[in-house]
Amino acid sequence: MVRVRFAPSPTGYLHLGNARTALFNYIYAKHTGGKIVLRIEDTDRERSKKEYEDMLIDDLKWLGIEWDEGPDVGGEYAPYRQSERTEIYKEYVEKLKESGHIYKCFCTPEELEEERKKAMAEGRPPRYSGKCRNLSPEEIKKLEEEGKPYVWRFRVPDGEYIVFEDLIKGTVEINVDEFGDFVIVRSDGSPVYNFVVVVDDALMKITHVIRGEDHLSNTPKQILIYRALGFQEPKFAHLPIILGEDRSKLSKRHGAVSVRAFRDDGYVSEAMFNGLALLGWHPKGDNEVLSKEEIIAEFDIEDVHNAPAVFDRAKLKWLNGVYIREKLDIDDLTRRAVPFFEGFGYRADLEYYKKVMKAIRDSIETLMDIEERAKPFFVDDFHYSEDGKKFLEDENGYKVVQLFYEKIKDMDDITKEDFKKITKEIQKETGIKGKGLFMPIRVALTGETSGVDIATLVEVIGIERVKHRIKRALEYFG
RNA sequence: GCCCCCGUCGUCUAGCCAGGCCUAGGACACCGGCCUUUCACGCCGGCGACACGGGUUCGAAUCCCGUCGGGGGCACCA
Repeated sequence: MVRVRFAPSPTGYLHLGNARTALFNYIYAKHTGGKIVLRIEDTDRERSKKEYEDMLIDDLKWLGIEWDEGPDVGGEYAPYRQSERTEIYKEYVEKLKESGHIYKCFCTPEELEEERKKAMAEGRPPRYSGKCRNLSPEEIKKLEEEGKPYVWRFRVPDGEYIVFEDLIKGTVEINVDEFGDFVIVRSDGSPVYNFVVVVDDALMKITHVIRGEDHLSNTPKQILIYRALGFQEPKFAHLPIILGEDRSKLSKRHGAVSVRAFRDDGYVSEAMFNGLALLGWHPKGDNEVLSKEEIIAEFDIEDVHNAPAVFDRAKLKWLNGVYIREKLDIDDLTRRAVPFFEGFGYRADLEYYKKVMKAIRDSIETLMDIEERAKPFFVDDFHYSEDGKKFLEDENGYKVVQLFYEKIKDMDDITKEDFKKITKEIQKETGIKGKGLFMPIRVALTGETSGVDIATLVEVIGIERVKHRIKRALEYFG
């Protein structure tokens, strides 16, 4: 039984990179019929906040990712918050003490910093020298009596090579001399990340660790801990990281990179899911627009590309447009659009929103575009654009609008067909056609020279508002 | 500085592991055309890449080596 996990730190919004990692874990679990657990890595007390955890969970759910075990749903291997597992960690630290895998190190941060600098200057990897590795019991006793603080370090075997098969990278081989004895327990008694991850993953029976490539160099340290504790090592899969346009790791300075930001910017979750899955993975066929189910069915972790990927905003936007105009059901789409309509101050009932969405869905890429595109359906006292004014300042243009008003002023209802009939009549009577005919009417009704289909607009906003807008234009340009 | 990972159109990628089917396929973006009362949508077309240099081979995007380039990591952060 495959068991994977997603283990974010609640230190901010759900980042695109993390979201992608979560997504691949989820897809892999579903594809293999396995389970996925959500674990909150909140050992960094300074930065971790409960509200961030809630937002993380909210964003994950919005994306369409569900988990079988986690802090909110519980599970066989609870608790799922690292801050609630300190007793467990203590127990395993004891084991390492007993087996002699870790030792006390009294070096001060200043001394270590000094060592690091020196090593770098001499072209050696900046690693701990192993100074306290062989302190005699007497020396240790003395230092402790002096009240000197200490950390516990892992005794890394000299010159050993750690080799593991990464599902994405292939065989990875690292000489442990590169990092030297690393810290397991801080001077305040708290265990360090590399240690708790191993304990948690092992105890939670995680079989596949799928995470970002930035963890690749942590892996040998973790493997050492797995072995020291007698745990079975899981399989590893390191996902290529996501880069910004400048080819550095995607971060806040690349603009909106949180799932929340995209959600707020009018992206729909299905497009996000699809788009994120396409970052480093590609379906067999040419069709890239795939549902969650299709992705799950086709996904294979070994097909993940192994080079870092620059995040393509334009493509995600295009994908979002595809979902808006082709994939989502109109009622569903309308429901999701409501907060946006309201946010723009466009007030109406659901039926009206639906008509508007029907009219504009083909021309928007995000729900944010509703502001511009739906404006004519809601705003009556608009400004006339400079380009637009020309059509009404024109004699023929004004005449067309005048005539149009004559024809509708006694109507108490208007449909698309009525509108077409009327414009046809005007064309016959005046000989004006094409742009010369439609533009003045468009400008009179919307103030702009481009936008939604006028016949549709007229039908949706209704005869009274049409009359009002035409009269207004006639007065304005008369 | 050291270690590790990576290198196909501007971007995401297919092909690479099992060399000929590749005059390298698709998608986004861009450009042009068509459709259309406008803008969009849609449709059609175009532009555009195997980083470089050596091998191996009858034959290399595919295998090997080197160079260059990019990225990640080197914490008492996760």
